This record gives sequence, C-alpha cells and structure tokens, in this order.
Amino acid sequence: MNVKELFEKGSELAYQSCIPHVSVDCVVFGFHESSLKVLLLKMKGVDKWGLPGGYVKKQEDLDQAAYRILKARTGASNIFLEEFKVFGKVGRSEADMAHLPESFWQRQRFVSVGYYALVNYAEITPVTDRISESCEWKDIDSLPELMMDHREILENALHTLRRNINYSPVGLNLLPREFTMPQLQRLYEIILGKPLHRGNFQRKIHSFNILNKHDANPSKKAHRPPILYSFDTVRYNEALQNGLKQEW
Amino acid sequence: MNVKELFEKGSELAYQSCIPHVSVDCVVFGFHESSLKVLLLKMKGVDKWGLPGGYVKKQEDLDQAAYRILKARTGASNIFLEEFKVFGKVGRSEADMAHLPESFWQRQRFVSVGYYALVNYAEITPVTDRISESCEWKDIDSLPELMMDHREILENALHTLRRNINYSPVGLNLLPREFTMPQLQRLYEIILGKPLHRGNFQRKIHSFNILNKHDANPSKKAHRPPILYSFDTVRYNEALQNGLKQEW
DNA sequence: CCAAAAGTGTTAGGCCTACACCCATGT
DNA sequence: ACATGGGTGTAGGCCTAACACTTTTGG
Repeated sequence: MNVKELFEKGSELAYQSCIPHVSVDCVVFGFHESSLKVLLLKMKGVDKWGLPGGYVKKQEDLDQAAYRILKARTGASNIFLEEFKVFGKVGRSEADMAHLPESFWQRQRFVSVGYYALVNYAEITPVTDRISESCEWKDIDSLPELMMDHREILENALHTLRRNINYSPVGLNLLPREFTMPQLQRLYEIILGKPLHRGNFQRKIHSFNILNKHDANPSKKAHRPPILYSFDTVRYNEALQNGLKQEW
Repeated sequence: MNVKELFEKGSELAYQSCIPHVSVDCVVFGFHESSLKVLLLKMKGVDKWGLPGGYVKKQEDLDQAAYRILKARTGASNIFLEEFKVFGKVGRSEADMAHLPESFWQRQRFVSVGYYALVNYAEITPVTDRISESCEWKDIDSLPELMMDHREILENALHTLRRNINYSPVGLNLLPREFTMPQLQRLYEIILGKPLHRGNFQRKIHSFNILNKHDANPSKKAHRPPILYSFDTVRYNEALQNGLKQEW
C-alpha cells in the first residue's frame, strides 16, 4: 500500500469508530544518559516529525484514549499520564494534511487534548505503526522539525513538567526501579535546568523518607560503586500529596 | 415556544454552525460582600443549575468561543479567562439530556473544555437567555444542585484558582478598580481559605510596589475611612511573571 | 473616647545556600 | 594515591508567623 492508501484506510476506520474533531497528542518523556528525551514519530510521506497521537473512540473516555494510544506506541501500560492543555485554534491541524483529499478524516479541524507522560526509558520499546516510518527517542535539546503546532505542544508540556516537579512522581516514573543518587540528582538538574548542590540535595531527598536502600552496584569502574535506591511508593505518594515542598 | 421547541431550535442552529462533540464550560468567579461567587444558570425544564457553556463555531478558535460565551452571559469583554482542564468521560453530558429526542444536538457525547474566568462583580450584568430561566451569582459556600458533572468542574476550577493565586491577576480582575486594603485581604483569605495576619499582609503587598494610593473613601461610618488603592497594572503584571513569591 | 484602619518594630523559627570537611570503596 | 560517592556540620541570609505598639480619622 502506498501512503495515500494508508491514510485512506485510516480515514475510513476513524469515521466508523471515532469522535470527529477531537484528537489526543502525547508528549512522552524519558530519561537516558543524563538527558531528557521525547518520543517522536516520523510519518510516511511527510518530511517532519510528530508527537504520538490519535483519536477518541465513540465509547471511550478521553483518558482511556490517551492510554490506548501510548500503549500502542510503547507497549507499556501503567504509564503516568496527565492532561495539561488543549490546543484548539482554527487551522492548527489542517495545514500539514493539505496533500490529502478533502473528504479524508485527517483534513477535519481538530481540537487536540495534550497529555504528558513519564516513562521508564529502559522498559519501553518504541513501536512503528503502518503510517509511520520510525518511532524514536529524541533529545530535548536537539529536536527535529515538527509538524503542525507540535513544537508548541511540546514546549507547553515541558513547561508544565517543570512547574509540577514537586507534585508529579517525576523520579518514580522516569527512572528505572533501582537507581543511584547521582542519577536522581541529574534528573532534577535537567528538568529544572540548573545545577543543584550535591550535599543539600541528598539531605533533602533523605529528609522525605521515600527511599529504600539496596545493595551497592557491582560496578566495573575504578571508583566506589554508587548505592542503589528504589522508591517507597507508598510514602512517595503520600509526600506528593502535600507537594515536595522546597524551592531547589 | 415551549422548552422542547427551544431545544429543537438550538439543536438545528448548532448542527449548522458548530463543531460536534466539543463544548466549553466556564466557571466565572466574582467577589462580593466578602465572599466568592460563581455565575450559574438555571435551565428551563430542568430542576438543576449549570455552568454557562456553549459550543465552538466551525471557524472559531477555542479561546474565542469561550470569550463569546462569556460575553453573552455577562455583557463584558476584556475578561480574564484561562483553560484549566478537559472533561471527557463517556456519558458525562448525556444523562441530563435524556428527556430530549435522540436526534437532538444536545444528546451527543461531548468533550468539554473547562475555562475559569475572573470578573469584577460590580461591572457584570448576568444575562438570561432563551433557554435559561435565570442567571445568578451563587455563593461558593452554598451551591445549588448542579447538572451533569458541573460540580466536579467547578471544584476543579476552584482548586486551580487556589494553586495559581500567585500567578493569576486575582486582585486586578476580581476587585473593582478602586478598592481598600481590608477588601484585598479578605479576597486573599477567602481564596486561600485561611485567615492572614493583617500587619504582615500589608507589608507584603506594599513590598511588591504594585499599588497606587488614592484619596480616602468618603465613608458614612463612624470610623476612619479606609484608603482607596488601585493596581499599577504594568508593575502588577511584571510582578506576576515571577509569581508573587511567598507562601501566605 | 471609641472603633476601624494604617503602619512599623521586633523576635524566634524555618528553610535554603554555600562552603567545608569527614569517611568509604575499588582500581 | 585518586576519583567518585555518601554523609554531616555550620554560618549567613532570607522569609514568615506572631505579637506588640503607635498613629490617624470620623463620629
């Protein structure tokens, strides 16, 4: 099947099963090698990248739709997902679909609901679907050109992530189950965009009583191996209720 | 026209000019006599109250739709308005419309975008439209029964308002142009839900340098009349950029 | 004089920052 | 020895909460 036929097939299916004019876009954050990543798709026939997204089935909650879309793209369920903003300008979605016939589903005006997700980089396998050429992690500092208003959506998500850092389970969802203190600190430094004082950081984290200590890491490097920690999820979530109050 | 005919007329017009499945609901806050108020409508033929809301025209930005809906209900433009959450559960909107024929616009499944507005109570004239019996301010502490999930929407808006108090132009938009220091303090106390220390409050507000002092109020009471203030809008907005940092 | 409003001083505590110094561990 | 990691002590600065005291004004 060529690209147009793929879109046509998608168009037919969507008309049958989805609500028109409403779409969902997901900004999926991951953390790897000391930098923040976002999951992006490259569509066939378009020379730009886009956020994973989709439509809402007629008998499906909006949140469920976001979960379904994410699961299709990552294979993972139990993902942290939160709606953060709606994008509803006239003409925001049609521009990059102008090559398709007017009758196609994709040519509609869409009001898109933006979700941001926090996932464990290592546990995810980016899945390419039929209408996308590739599905990859991209570094937040070197993004390719994005279609439609996806750049704006992404930046809004990042802004929300920063603002919510004391209320979102950032550490729990972006790090592997077992992690080291330097990793955790780097994560916070990257999200906040500034260096943090090591000693004070450790003190603060420990003061929350949300960490379980594990055996040291059997490292291969010429130094002391870092201690492995995991989160005490119960106490972590309790602490988030009041916000991890502090200014960093 | 009876109630059903009114809905029928509205249904026809909406099918012609609006996007299906998408709606807007507005939580309009006002401040009067030391308490926080919300603008509510009582629909004809339904025994519950509802938030002012409406649909999005085919060639209209989502934000524009919210402004238009609010202007119709309040007569005012230049209203502070911000989207805060989307409500998209299956069945959230249909329940209270079950008395209408299935073909009616109102029986659709709607994904509703919630906006909250801050308005100057004195400058607003609540407007009743053809399908509502009345449009009134209701005290936040004694709300009537609300239709659909409007209670949930309202509580979400209130929560957002509290969280954003240091980033929203709360004082500027909820108070009359000239106001007194005790008024301002009461506003903050009500939004935050706790009493504030008078002396410290004044000191803080003054430290921001966002107030213009006016002549004293020609009061009729047996006391010293309070000083009238207005906001220096330029400096107020500058200060909001960084958030009115403090914990209250 | 009284009651409401306005303004200022002061103290104690809490938290954050920054710097410093300690120890542990694997090569 | 050295580089990395883990942990603690402490002083200064800033903000806040709480209390107190003073002054102004209209009736």
